[in-house]
Amino acid sequence: MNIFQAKFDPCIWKVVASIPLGQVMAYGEIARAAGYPGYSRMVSKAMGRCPDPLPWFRVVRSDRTLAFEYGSDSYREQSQLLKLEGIRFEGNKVIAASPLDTVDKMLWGPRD
DNA sequence: CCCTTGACTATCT
DNA sequence: GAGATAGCCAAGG
Repeated sequence: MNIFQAKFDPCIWKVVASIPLGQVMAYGEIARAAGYPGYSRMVSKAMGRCPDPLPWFRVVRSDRTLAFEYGSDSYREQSQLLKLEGIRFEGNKVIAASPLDTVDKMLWGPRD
């Protein structure tokens, strides 16, 4: 087994599992929260290998778009799961607060 | 050892 | 705001 991912992967999965329902986190944010700033691409690898019932669908890009190709099976699956969490979409971008964001951002919405 | 590849990001046009 | 570019870092050929 690779030494790196033996330590890295569980650390990343732990952070992903801690993402509150209805919220999302970017790869870079997760890497930073796990103590590996700059390892966004390694996070993506760790995600592709997660066998656990992890809320992987709460992981999006830093610009809030989904990492999968638009229209692909994985894309539709993820967007579906996110909608079940009450998360709305703005075109291809999700509208959800990051756990690191302030409450102010959560209060923002199309509804007045 | 060199080059390519990724569920990525920040920056510039 | 969309596309191109350059960093990023480990893994694999």
